Amino acid sequence: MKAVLPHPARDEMRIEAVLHALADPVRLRIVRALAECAEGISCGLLDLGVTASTLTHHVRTLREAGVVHVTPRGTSRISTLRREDLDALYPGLLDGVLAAPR
Amino acid sequence: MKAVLPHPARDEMRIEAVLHALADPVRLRIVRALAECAEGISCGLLDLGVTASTLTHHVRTLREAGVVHVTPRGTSRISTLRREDLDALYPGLLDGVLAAPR
DNA sequence: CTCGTAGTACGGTTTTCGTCGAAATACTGG
DNA sequence: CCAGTATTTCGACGAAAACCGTACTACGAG
Repeated sequence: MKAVLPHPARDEMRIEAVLHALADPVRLRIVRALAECAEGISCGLLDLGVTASTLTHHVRTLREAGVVHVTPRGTSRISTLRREDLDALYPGLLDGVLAAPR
Repeated sequence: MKAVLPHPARDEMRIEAVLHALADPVRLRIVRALAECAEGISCGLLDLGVTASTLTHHVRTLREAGVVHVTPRGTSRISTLRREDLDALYPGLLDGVLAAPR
């Protein structure tokens, strides 16, 4: 388990990667959950119907795209939405996605 | 060649499909081109670096997701962005995507 | 009607993705 | 230190996606 995880800087984020990260149902549920929880969440607490290793994969996809920030807290990892970066780069995108009918 | 092509109604569109359609570089270039051309375009005129059959595949992906409307005109097919539907369902999404740095 | 152009359909190959289980790692509490 | 919990890593698998070439269809020009 690496202590600190790599995150793309704002100017390294690519729109294709962000859209791809958001295009998966499981990841979208994570993003929706994070959107309601500014303090962040340990994604393992969400009931997403996938195994822990699959969840790791999804969170990494979101992190590497720049959608979420992940930071270790004790034995777990807290994810937060990178709202400011997303809004700065793609104003309206996140709100539009969150406005989508379930 | 089918005369009329199936398009999803507004309430049949799924955010995951829209995001997936937008997440590909070639398709994103198509969308950007269409965004600057309200009258629509024959996508075959764009120089996208893929073969005609691959282009057909991409345009179909966009159409089936509800991102574009395709209508036959003579021997070619005119694609237009479904801006109103996208803005109604996901307000800000399209503008956010188009605002992304190239 | 015939030819040329635009696009589609089909079939195939290669790559990417989502998923899992098993084994490994990191931290906490006792 | 030890046991337990949270998470990651690795390797595998099947499904989906991107891409191409060839053959085919539709339409317009002449």
